[in-house]
Amino acid sequence: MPYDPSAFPPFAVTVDLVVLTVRRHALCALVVRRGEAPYQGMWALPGGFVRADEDLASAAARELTEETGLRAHEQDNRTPGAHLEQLATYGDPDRDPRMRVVSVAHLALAPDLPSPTPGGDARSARWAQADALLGFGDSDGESKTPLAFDHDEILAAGVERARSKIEYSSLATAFCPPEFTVGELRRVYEAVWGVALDPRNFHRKVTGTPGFLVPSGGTTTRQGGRPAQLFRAGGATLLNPPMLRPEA
Amino acid sequence: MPYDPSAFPPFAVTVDLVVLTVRRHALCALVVRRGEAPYQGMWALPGGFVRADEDLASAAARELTEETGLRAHEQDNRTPGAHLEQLATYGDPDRDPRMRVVSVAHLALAPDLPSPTPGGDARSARWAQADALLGFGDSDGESKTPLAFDHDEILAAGVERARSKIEYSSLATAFCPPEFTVGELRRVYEAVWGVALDPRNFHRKVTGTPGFLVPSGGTTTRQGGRPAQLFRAGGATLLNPPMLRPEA
DNA sequence: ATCTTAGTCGTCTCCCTGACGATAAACACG
DNA sequence: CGTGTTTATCGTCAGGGAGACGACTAAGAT
Repeated sequence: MPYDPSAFPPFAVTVDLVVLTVRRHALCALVVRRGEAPYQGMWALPGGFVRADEDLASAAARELTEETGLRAHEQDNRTPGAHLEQLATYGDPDRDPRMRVVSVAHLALAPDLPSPTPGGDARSARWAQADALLGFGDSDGESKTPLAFDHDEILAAGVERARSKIEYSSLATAFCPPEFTVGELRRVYEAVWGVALDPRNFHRKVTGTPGFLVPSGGTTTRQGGRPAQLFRAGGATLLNPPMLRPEA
Repeated sequence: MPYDPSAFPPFAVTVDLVVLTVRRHALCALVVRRGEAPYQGMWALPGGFVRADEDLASAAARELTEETGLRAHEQDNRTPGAHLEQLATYGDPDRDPRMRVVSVAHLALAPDLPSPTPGGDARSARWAQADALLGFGDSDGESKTPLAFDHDEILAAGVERARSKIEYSSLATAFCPPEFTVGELRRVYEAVWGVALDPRNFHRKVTGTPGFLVPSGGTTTRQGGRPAQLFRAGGATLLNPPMLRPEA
């Protein structure tokens, strides 16, 4: 098979973002309203074309900053910003009616943002509860409004990745501000998993896992009740043994 | 941002395959020798261009069949064939000196093939020990011969995915023939992880996990020693609690 | 002063795991 | 034909982690 530049078809390559955060004790995803055809007026995941000289991760980070103002960091949670990782790639021949588009989906996890409507982008964007977008939470499971393209599938994959990954990694701290309490971290787990966790066992587990949390020295009463110790994310990224998600 | 067909650069999209199997108690990967520039004469992962009307998974399955003759099945291990799943996507701007190529890497797990050199492809292909390809196993860690392109990185990601995924899923059965013994399954784990496992505890664990293994009725002595019961892969895909990889 | 809300420390039991002894059933040899 | 070798399979026991839950602490609210 000699090399022939005409032997391969041209593709457009995009990045789509599943940006998740925890707001008001619920897992929320960032969606933007489409201003143009196809799927005009529908909600979609933020995303855009990869530029000619751009890495995939760079394109995802650029889109994230454009949409939310957040900086991405792939590893530590020491600096403020969002965790960003590649999720999966979607390339159905007819996922976009205009042309052949391969989309490299990325997953971003961010702490709750002070601004209710994020970003400097002119398009209308909002946080929507993940359960509502995925068709849960309403009594009739069929009445959900679907997202554009195959974004329902991408969102489901992103939510599932987040749900499973906080089990065996310290990734849940990506949903927290730089300093947080054990209770705040527990509410993150409860929101992402949609379950209630025993505060005492959770406290024992996270404080007993070496490298997960390091005390920052201070305390806070911002949640009411007895003052809680403040922690920062430790260096450990893998939790061994993992946090166990109740089977329910 | 109005729609402008000239606003996005064209990409070539390929699929690359990390095909793993267990041969002679070692984890092996399929590599092919490149017959053309760039990286002519070097070993590389099998792969090829995605066609204009082809799904990514279909392209990966087609390449797998072309290279190994194996059929792919994404779920059950009831029918003979290989497990195939998407791994990750690599799109560095200069990963291919010829042009801008985005490669969607896939991971395939296959039982040991009867033919020593696989496939009907004219290119020379062979199974190579994963450790050797990754630079382990030789006393001098630097003396390894690298693979073409960024295929070292892709192979490492595939091996790591396989190593971690057999912990919490029944995927190790994908390395086994349709009927296998507990000892054969244990040797798969030992080869993939590179550790020795206690036969008694392993037996208790896998036979005690509901849905992991179902007895097929027969027995075999193909491994020598006392006849062993034959099993088939059960319906369970997720192992809860998982198999624990010794920390070593 | 009392109530409410969180946070934190302990205790108890169950189950899983790792370590390892013991037995069973085939084959290979002399 | 016994004996050793190999592999499979069953049992036992101790230690650790997790779930269930009681008890106490320290702040703000009423």
